[in-house]
Amino acid sequence: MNRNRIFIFLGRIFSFGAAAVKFFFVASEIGRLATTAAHIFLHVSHFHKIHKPPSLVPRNKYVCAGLMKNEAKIYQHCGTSYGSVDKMKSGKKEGGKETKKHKYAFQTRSQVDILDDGYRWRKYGQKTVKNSKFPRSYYRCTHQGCIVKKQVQRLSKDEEIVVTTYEGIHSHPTDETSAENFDQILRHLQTYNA
DNA sequence: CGGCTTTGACCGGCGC
DNA sequence: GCGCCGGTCAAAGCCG
Repeated sequence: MNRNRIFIFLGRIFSFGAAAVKFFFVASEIGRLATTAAHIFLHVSHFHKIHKPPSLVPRNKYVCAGLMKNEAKIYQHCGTSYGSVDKMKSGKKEGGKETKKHKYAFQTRSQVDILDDGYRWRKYGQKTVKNSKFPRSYYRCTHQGCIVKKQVQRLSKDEEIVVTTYEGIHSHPTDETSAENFDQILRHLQTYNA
């Protein structure tokens, strides 16, 4: 098993973009994860503020430090803990016709709500959600013609955990410098051997 | 001034 | 039909 390969594969998740497709391709190449699921959950722990001169670090830039082994996990969606996402899809099934929705959720343990994933996002809404202590934020990719959206919400159950839900596939590459920086984060990750 | 956030209004789906 | 709820719109404001 090529270690670097796994990190690239993890990077793809965050880079998204054409990325979602590449991710599935690489994942199946590795052959250790089921790749057919429309929903993937990623659990990453312990993000700490980067220690570099502020001038070198864009706002909201964080690195992952001190990860315990196997703390980063990739799940095939099972629909148990995230009913809302699952519900949206099942609600669409009419006459067995399944529209494939590119929707993915990431669970991160973080002090900040927004992780830099290499794309630029504009917030277009915020809602209080029933039975949730924290509001849900809605973002759209700012790239012209790109319709990718994401939702960010902190769990009231565990206040340190942020759930980020992506919808759609980017029609453009990432902001390279930003993506590169984010790759540094991923270099600290370990994959979960399912 | 442009790009972004904030925030109340609006709208559609769904259950009763 | 009505009300609730989640998602989106858009005007106003903020900030570099």
